[in-house]
Amino acid sequence: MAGRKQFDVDEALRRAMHVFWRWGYSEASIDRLTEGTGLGRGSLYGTFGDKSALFRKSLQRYAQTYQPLYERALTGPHPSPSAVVAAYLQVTLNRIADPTVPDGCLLTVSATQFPTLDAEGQAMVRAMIDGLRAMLQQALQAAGAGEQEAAALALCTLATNKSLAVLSRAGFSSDDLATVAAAAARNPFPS
Amino acid sequence: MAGRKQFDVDEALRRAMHVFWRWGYSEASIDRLTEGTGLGRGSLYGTFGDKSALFRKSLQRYAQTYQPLYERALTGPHPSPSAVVAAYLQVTLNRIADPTVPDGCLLTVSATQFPTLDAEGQAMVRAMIDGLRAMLQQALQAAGAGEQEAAALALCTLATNKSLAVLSRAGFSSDDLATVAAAAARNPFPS
DNA sequence: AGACTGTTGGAACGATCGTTACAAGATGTG
DNA sequence: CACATCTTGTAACGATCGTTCCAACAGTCT
Repeated sequence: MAGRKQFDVDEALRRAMHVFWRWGYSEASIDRLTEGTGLGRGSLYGTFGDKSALFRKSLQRYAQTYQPLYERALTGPHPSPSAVVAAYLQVTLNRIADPTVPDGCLLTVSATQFPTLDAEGQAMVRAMIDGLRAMLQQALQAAGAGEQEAAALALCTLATNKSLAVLSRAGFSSDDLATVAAAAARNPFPS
Repeated sequence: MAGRKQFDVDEALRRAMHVFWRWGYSEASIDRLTEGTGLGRGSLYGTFGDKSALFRKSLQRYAQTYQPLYERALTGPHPSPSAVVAAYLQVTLNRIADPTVPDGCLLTVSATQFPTLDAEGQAMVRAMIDGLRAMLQQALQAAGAGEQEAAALALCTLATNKSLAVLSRAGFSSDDLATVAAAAARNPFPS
């Protein structure tokens, strides 16, 4: 029955993240979390703390999973700011196309439910979004965009990222999503 | 105490809509709805039916409130597709800037919580989004866009609409939102 | 006035919410 | 083997969930 942990903590966290991702914070009940992770209530609370703490760890896990993908896409020399945008959004499209993860984006779902999150959750969501924005802006400047242009384009690319997540949740086809991403990659700030 | 209805049904529905808008379907509890509308439980159920029915009526009320604004913005002769996009997004920006309504957009919040809605709610959200898309496409063609261009641009404008709602929920400034809208209005499909 | 219709507030239902407590069992250390 | 430590499943907690029921009351009609 017990003694040493009988499950993989990291794998359990990954599954809990999927539950929050799919259902959102408020509809991710403890029952759904126990079912999704395969853990009992005792193990869940003993390992991760309460629901709010588990949510925050899921957010961390989300960042730790996908931030490297964005970073890798953004580094590498890019011929133009448009190429940066395209590379960034391609990571998003790939994630959405992944059938092993829920639709949309945990960060976007959480942002939409902002008023229902506690202060720590709100701060974390906001910080993660700001981090992506800063990362984008830096990459855009490195690709030759002016400071103001980079700032605006980073914001718009982030916005497109969010919109892809929403449309995906609503059941739009991957063709439609690709169309949106392609249009966003056409640099609306000609130099 | 009672006899004839002691409240304005339409005003109550407007307030219920705000509760769903702010909190999302699942966090819009009956207690919050009674508090937000000022009605008792009996009056709520007697007038609007159960929570799912009230949600659908709130969606209808939302469409009935804002669809005319979008229609008015989209009709009027526009010199170019870009002008159509700008006019459409301006309606969204105005709604978001309205301090008397919650942040974001009821439709976007509901779309993000798609998996938590029942079949009727999902269908209605989807139909409303498709309606906006068709309305946009028609206006864009009327403004001189080719059929394919109009379809793609309608989709992208809808996407921008959603992104504005998400960013607004996350607390982005109205300056940032205006930047996103302005960039989207720069027609990414030059003819 | 008296019967009827309809509305209202509040009590109460079973179900589920997040959380805690705890006994039973498995492991590691002497 | 005995003991301490940790994990696990389950029972149970109070609170809140959506919903129903109902008695008390106001208005309308004969």
